[in-house]
Amino acid sequence: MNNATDDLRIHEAPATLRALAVDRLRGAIIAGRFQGGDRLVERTLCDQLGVSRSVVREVIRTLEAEGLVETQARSGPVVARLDWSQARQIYDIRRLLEAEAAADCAFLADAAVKARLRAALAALDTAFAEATPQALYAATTGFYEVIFTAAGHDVAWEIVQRLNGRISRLRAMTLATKDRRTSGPAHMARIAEAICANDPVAAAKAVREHLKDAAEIARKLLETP
Amino acid sequence: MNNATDDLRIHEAPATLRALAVDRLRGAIIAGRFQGGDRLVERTLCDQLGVSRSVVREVIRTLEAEGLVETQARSGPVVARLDWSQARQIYDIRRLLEAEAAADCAFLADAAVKARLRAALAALDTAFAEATPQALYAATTGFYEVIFTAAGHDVAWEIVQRLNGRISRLRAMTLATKDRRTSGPAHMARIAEAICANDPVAAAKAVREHLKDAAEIARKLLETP
DNA sequence: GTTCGTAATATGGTATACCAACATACAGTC
DNA sequence: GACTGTATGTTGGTATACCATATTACGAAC
Repeated sequence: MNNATDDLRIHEAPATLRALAVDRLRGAIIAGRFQGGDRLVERTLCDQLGVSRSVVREVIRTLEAEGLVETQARSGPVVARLDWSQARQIYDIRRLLEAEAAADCAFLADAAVKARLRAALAALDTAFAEATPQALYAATTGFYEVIFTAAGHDVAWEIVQRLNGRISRLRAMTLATKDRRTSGPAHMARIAEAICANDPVAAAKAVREHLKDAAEIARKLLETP
Repeated sequence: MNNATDDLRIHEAPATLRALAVDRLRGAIIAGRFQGGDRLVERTLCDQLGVSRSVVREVIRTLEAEGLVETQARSGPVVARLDWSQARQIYDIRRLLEAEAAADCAFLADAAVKARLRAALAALDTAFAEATPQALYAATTGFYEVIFTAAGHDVAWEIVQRLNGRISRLRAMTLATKDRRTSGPAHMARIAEAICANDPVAAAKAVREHLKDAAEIARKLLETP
């Protein structure tokens, strides 16, 4: 009978207003609808999001902890600025964590993981064709989620997700440059290939090359403002 | 005249109630006054902390983002449980980030950094003599803060601080075991020594050994409950 | 013994009120 | 005309009251 109750169980959380509002505001920041340094006036956000001040304040605390929002004393929350020094550090950390995860994933990957990885890669291709910040964010998140969870690196995945939120505002800018549109999926494919071949060394190397490339593009965008 | 205005400038933020409450509650969790799985009832916390519900809710959002609190749907926030799988991952990530930071710090350290490092090490010794969770937390935080900020790894320092909050509940337990009290400061001294000698390789090695040791102690505590 | 209803508790969400801090503009005084 | 003081509006911080809902326990009815 356990099977039957499992099938009937409602898995989706009933999405609190707060969770929806966090997603909405995070999406707006990532999509570039708020610039770094823009003030986030509480009462204005209440109108824009259609929720009360309590919810807005809790949402701001959440995004503050994610590093997307900074609150200056007596002046209120503003969208965090992103400079090259921060972005470089973020790419450095991602390099460490993702290389390790890809290697472990390559070591552990079975047929099911490989199938999920190929599906994520296909979704990534269609997202790159669509070329909207939201679609790209969702697709890359899906791709790495397979790698990190298959490797058993839950905690690292939390961290990388948070870091990703902070730099994926770059993606909106990066979409303007043409080179990324080709090099991105190619690198991802190389990573997936190495994992499907159960080759940890090659997987880690592919990740490092991918991030070196992405960091280089970010540097060009940010270093001379 | 610029000097005079600089001297008069007020640097300390006037500490919002929220910030105080976050520190207080985080401290209580780290000190072991709440066990993993304990429910954090909002209105009870209002009484215990002496603040309003708005503040408590925002505090909970902050600690939730730090990983110290988890909120289950329809049941409210509880203190996060810490199992060996999570702790092992945390030590793995710290090993990556701290080894890199120690190496960079050793590469960059000048006389001022070395002086601050020695001061932090001295503070650490007195904290180990005192042997309270709060003192140890503050002292180890101070020690690593010198290393990370001197290395210019601000972002990694944010992450490590957050991870530290999650595992420093172990320190309260670890204080019971006698071996840690000797091996801890000895390892820290080795790390400081390598940095003061501007030897990146030795610094990274010392960090890895320290964390290997700390993880081993944690494993003994957590693996068989 | 099972089932149903109800009350207590806790939560999510909302609205509102109050206060302090800051900025701006406008007047008043020398 | 320059400085000073005040009025006002906006904003963040805090507190409180209220409602709807979910969970749980308890007790009554069958």
